[in-house]
Amino acid sequence: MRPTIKDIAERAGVSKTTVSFALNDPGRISAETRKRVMDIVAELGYVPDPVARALTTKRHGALGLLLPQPIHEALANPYLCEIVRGIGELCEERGLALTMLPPVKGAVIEAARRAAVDALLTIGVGPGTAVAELLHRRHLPFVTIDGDESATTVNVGIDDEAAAYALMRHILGLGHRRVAVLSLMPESYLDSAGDYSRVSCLRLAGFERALAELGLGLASPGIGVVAVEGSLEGGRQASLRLLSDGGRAPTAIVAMSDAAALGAYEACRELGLAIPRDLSVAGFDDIPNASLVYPPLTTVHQPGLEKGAAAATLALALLAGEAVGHRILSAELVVRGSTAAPRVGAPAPRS
Amino acid sequence: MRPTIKDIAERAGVSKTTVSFALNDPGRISAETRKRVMDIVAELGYVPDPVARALTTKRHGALGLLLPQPIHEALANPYLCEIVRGIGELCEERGLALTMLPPVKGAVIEAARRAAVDALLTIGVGPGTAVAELLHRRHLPFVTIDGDESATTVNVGIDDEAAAYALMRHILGLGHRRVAVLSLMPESYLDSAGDYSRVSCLRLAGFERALAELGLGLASPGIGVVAVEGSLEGGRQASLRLLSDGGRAPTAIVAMSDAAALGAYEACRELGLAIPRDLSVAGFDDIPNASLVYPPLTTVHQPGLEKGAAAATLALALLAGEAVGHRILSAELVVRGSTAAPRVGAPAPRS
DNA sequence: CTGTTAGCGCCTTCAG
DNA sequence: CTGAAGGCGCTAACAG
Repeated sequence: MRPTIKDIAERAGVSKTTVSFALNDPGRISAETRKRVMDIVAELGYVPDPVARALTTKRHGALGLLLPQPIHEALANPYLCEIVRGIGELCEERGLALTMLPPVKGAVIEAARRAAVDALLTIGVGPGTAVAELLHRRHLPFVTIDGDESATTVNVGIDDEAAAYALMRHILGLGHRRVAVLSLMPESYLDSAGDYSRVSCLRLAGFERALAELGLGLASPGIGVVAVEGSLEGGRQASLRLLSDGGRAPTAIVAMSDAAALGAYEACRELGLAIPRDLSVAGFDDIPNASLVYPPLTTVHQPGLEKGAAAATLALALLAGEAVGHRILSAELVVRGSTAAPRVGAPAPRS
Repeated sequence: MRPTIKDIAERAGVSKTTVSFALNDPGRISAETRKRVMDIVAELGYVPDPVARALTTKRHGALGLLLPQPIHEALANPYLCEIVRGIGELCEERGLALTMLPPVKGAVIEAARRAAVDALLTIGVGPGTAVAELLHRRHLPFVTIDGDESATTVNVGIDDEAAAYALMRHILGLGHRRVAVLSLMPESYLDSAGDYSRVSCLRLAGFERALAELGLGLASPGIGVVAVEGSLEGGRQASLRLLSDGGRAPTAIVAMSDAAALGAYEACRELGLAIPRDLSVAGFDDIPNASLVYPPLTTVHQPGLEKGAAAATLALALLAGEAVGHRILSAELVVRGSTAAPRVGAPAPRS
């Protein structure tokens, strides 16, 4: 058995209290006694049990991140990686650990239940959800990232509607009229599964606003929305399908994630199409790779690092009992080489 | 105050035990009693305290990853990301969370002290270190990744010496005789700071073996080793310095990390040098970007995902009381476009 | 099938 | 300056 505070106390001929003080609040006991205690501590290699300590102090020294998907999937997304890194900055500053909480057997709420952390960050959880309610009941301060803005929940995000509007405007401004949108798959998160996530909705609204300025809409002929997994593979398959659609293939693909956009790159490679000559491609997030691929990807820059850091900061403020409000960070359209005017006269390429 | 098991018990007119059973082991109590209890649980929104639970069960439902550096730095390294993802696969399988434990105020050992996890994975910790000793004292099962192989510690790694040998052989085989090695900065980890990490040593030994076959050594004229930070910036600065060294500039740079190798790319871009015409560059790790940059990077493929998964598997086996041994995964030289024979007759390029 | 009784290991008022 | 005692919230023998 590994030594407990009691063993140290007995061995040193003092009470548990004294040992506790020697460790956590020296100065409240004589230097002499303290030395004796500390010697025993060193000799026995005593290490206070973090759990027992957390039970009484109500402090765990950890921040939690509630994930809507398994860790290996989440970190495959560079954008999420950036968010985690942003949270990491705060951890560094405050000497905290970071616990990533993936759904337990598919249930996010189960992960929320088990979280042994001081404060929690969530990705995409809305205020009305069971998860949010549970967190409130647990009195666990939490901040949502890319979630909803409501009175009961603090959120960090960008103006998705505006960003999407700018992006679509850019595409339409180039002259594209056959545009396919690769939307985000609905999160497994929402209780009312099946719907588009809030972020998707906002972005669709932004796209729609830009289209409306030309008298178009998401349902207009030539325009289309298809939900894909936010991965390279998801984007690739959807693009392959779209581009093989003979004369009705789009001249531009606008994805809600760079990963999916790069999937379109892959599809073009396979079909022998050149970007942006045969197809314009745009993404969302501005992952590190976006500027490294050829041609560099036109996308909306998301401040992932800042988002993570801001969310952690707010959560910690909440924990400290401060009143905090939502935080909207700025996102910017970054026009690079993957978008250009459609080829005039040339019909959509066939595979 | 949020409700405790006691509140539920009183309200339901049963004992705490019964409530506990209703929650954790239904079937040991009558369906009737259980329903009554569960109703109260739902009504009061009771959620068992994970900490209190951990105190008695000795189970935290989490794996820990002891990091030698802050989280935001660690995850900036794609290779580490892959390792984390590998660990994540096991978490998914076993329904565990993953706690990343960065050094607390620079002290890795402090993080090890506070870790409230079922088992720990470490990166680069050797058996003789204070951290390893502490972990043993805590009876915390742990597995090292890229650490030392010893009788007291389980390690997961690759044959670094052999991999480095293969890499250097490739370079020398192309005809290079002026080769600069970008070695890894010593980890802040080791107690006996200042030395090269074990991985660095093994790789250097591999390089040396290849050089020896030609009657050369790491100290021979034309050959040089410089320790750099394992980042793009670290590689860039070192490369800039090396390549500006007039007639003594290397014709090949061999980095111990792809990140540093890509720093050499950056340096070449700034100096107007072409890879591999003016300079051959090789790396280590095979991060996703390695094959995407131009020219694609010659490197040693590290099975990061497998490493993480293997380490987690072993740690869990250790936790289950099974006897396990070290695990050596295979790493392969991947020759791509960044290495070629040096230009004959042409002296090293000047800036 | 259910309740009683102890702890788990630590911190922390309150006395002395 | 130090000790005694209680409690954090839960689980788990052991009885009944």
